[in-house]
Amino acid sequence: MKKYSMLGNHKGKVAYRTPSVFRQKVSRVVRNISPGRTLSYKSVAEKAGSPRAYRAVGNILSQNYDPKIPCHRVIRSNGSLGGYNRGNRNKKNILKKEKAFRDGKI
DNA sequence: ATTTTGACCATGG
DNA sequence: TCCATGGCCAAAA
Repeated sequence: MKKYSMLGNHKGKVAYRTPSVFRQKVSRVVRNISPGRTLSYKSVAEKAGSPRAYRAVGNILSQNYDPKIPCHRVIRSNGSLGGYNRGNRNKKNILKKEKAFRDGKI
């Protein structure tokens, strides 16, 4: 059996990770980003209560395969896209659909 | 227990 | 604008 909790899956991929409160907080924050809005990794860290853990936020989202968590709405604080599981092009397209882009910028 | 890694950030040249 | 540097934290190795 699985030792660890399942975070979610995507096309058969499954991420098993040790549970942690920080991970749960990050998940909650990202889940609450409404369509057409974005947050930076840093602001997610702030809202999650650990203002300096912005880098860890990226680590967590990189392991997210749960479609309920719109990790594409999290971008870098300088306005550039940041990474995405299925390629940055896809991330950009999704954000375009959600009209998070104004005049070619976020 | 210690070291390395990473979807980052701010600053400075 | 682009690149290098030092810093930051949690998770994985």
